Order: sequence, then structure tokens, then C-alpha cells
Amino acid sequence: MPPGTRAALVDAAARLLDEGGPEAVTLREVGRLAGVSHNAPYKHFADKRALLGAVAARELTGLAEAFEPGRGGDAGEVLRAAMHHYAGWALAHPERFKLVFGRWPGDDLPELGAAAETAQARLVALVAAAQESGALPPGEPERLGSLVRALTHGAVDLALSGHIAEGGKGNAGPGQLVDDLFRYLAG
Amino acid sequence: MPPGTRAALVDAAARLLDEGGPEAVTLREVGRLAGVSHNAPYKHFADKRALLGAVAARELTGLAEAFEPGRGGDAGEVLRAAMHHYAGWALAHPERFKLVFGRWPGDDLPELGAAAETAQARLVALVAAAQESGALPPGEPERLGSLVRALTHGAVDLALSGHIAEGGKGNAGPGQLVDDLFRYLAG
DNA sequence: ACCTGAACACCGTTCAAGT
DNA sequence: ACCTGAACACCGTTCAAGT
Repeated sequence: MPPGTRAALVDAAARLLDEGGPEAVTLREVGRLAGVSHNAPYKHFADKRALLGAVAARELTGLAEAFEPGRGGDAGEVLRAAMHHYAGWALAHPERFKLVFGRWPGDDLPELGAAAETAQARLVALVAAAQESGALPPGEPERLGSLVRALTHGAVDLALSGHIAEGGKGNAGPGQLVDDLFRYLAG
Repeated sequence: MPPGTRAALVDAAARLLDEGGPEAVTLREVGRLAGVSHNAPYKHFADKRALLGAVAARELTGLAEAFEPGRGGDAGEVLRAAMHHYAGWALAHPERFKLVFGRWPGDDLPELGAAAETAQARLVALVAAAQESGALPPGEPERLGSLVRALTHGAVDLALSGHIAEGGKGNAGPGQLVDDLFRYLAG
């Protein structure tokens, strides 16, 4: 089973998500794209929410890979590049971004929670390395990592929803705001 | 018509939104809560999306009021208090926050766009005042305002989706991250 | 173990009609 | 100008049955 029905279902759901948002992800269309019946998904996922959760987990795992410790070079630059990658991914795939960071009430979907923990742990390691190199000020790396990530995340989210427009007089895109923050933090 | 059917519909939609998210806002239940039939909303709004847009616009207008220029006092503190208010509102009403900053494709819903512009213009004025008082560094107030707001917004959004946990070792809540940023900006 | 087809309840939207 | 009731197409989910 090279493709596997489960993977084909996740693929189809991601494609429909990109094209028309979560409400365009109907189980009937997912099944049609995957070449199965409209309720075959129930043999692989508890419900539509779990299918979307699998899409989100796959996406977040891919994002976490970009947070892998750099093979060398300036640690501050590695972290800055990781945040630019975060912003670039979100701007290129707004529906996936909104899905990953949407509300997931309940304690199920452990796959998604694990991916989130991996991403944050790797980011904290990058921050700690940047602190050691002197690119970032001292302090708890978890807290400074949350600061850096919150700025990047918020800049992207506001840009996607049109609440901070790029191109105006003093307005800036997410990438510029990330660079601004690193400059302020470098003192 | 003291309440007005339109206002009653928006009220009902907001209540259902708080209780169960956007998918709990069914036109049938909205009508029932407002004491009208399940398709009376179509006499006041083009569709369900426009009804939710009215809820979002009302919410964003209320938020913008908190950005009104302070009657005095330290301008830096006024801005910091405004960001704490932003975070407090979002944490208290997560569904409204997610709705306001969700995706609104298309150029309709001018009410929502106008509220967004008002909010951002007022924030920029607060930033400019804080710069004059020396609480914030110089530079384009639009750009610095975007930085401050992006951090606040991102901290709240990540906290709501559980991607930065409060209470852990070095972890911090949105309010603490806002204070951290102001400290770094004050140099 | 995985899939299908029919069926059910529910929802957004439209329409003809009423005051 | 505002509202109602019936109707339509569509969707998530369940179930009995097939291999």
C-alpha cells in the first residue's frame, strides 16, 4: 500500500483546505478525491475534526523540522531565519496556519499536542544558543522564546486578517517586524 | 422598537458564538433566541457571514474604544494598559477574538474594515505620545505600533491555542510578555 | 480489517405568500 | 418594510451489510 488510504485522505483534506477553508473540506469530497466512498474516512478517523487534526499535526511537524538546531553559523541568525521561515510558511498557506492554531478543545488528538511540544522545545534550544552567542539578552530562554515567537505569530496573523497593512507609510510586513525585534533585543 | 430585531439578532449570534463557536451559530437558533422565524435574519443580513461580520464589527468597535487617547498620565503606561486590556478581552472572550481576526475574504463588510482602521489609527496615536514622553524609542509610530500590537496579539493567540503554556518554569502569560517587551524597548 | 449504500437529522438558502 | 412556512440541496454521522 504505497499511498495508503489514510495518507490519501489527509492529502485530499489538505488540498481542499487550501482551496476553500475548513468548510470546503467535506467528507464526501475528501472521499471522492481519495477514490473511496464518502464515509470511508470513518474507518481511519473518529470524525471530521480528527481528520483535520491529522492535517494540522502533519503541518506542525513539518514546521518543527525548520526549528532543528543549526549545523553551525551564528546562532542568532539561525533563530532569525527560523522565524522568517515560520512567517513565510504561514503567509504561503494561510488556511493551514489558521487550522493549526485554531481552537482544539478537549484533550484528544495527542498527535497534535506532541508536535506542538516538539516545536516549542526546539525553539527554546535555538534561543538558548543565541543567548550564549550574545545575540540575545540573558534570562529564561522559555520566556524569551515565547516573546520572539509571539511577535512572529502575531505579525503574521494580523497581516493575514488585514489588520496591519503592509506598504503604507511606516507599515511593515511580518519579516520586517521580526528584524526590528531582533535589533531591539540586541540592544 | 426599543431592542430592534437587527440588534436582537446580533445579540443572539454573539451569545451562541460564546457558548459553542461559529458552528453553534445556526440561523434557526438565532431566530429562536430573537423571537423570530429562522429566516427572518435574511431581511437584515445578506447571509450568515454578514451576521457574523456584524458581531465582529461590534466587538472590534468596543475594543477600539479602549484605545482612546488617555486623559493624561504617563503615555507609556496608557499604551501598556491598552495592550493589557486587549489581552484581557481576548482571553475572556476567545471565540469573539478568533472571529474578529479570522479570515474575511472579499471586500464587503465595510463596517468591519472601518472598525479595524479606527483601532489601528488610535493605537498609532498612543504610540506617538509614548515616544514623545520618552517611554518608547523613536522611529515610525506605525511600525512600532505594529510591533507592540503584533506581540500582544500573538501572545494571546498562542496562549489560547495552548502553544505557549503559562505556569511552567520560564513560561509567561500574555500580560508578562507585554511587560517584557516594554522593558526591552525602554532599553 | 476495510469498505459501501441507504438512511436520518440538521443546516443555509430560496421562494411564494402574507401584513 | 418586515416576516412566515414550505421546500431544496447539502452535509456529518450512523447502521446494516458486504469482502
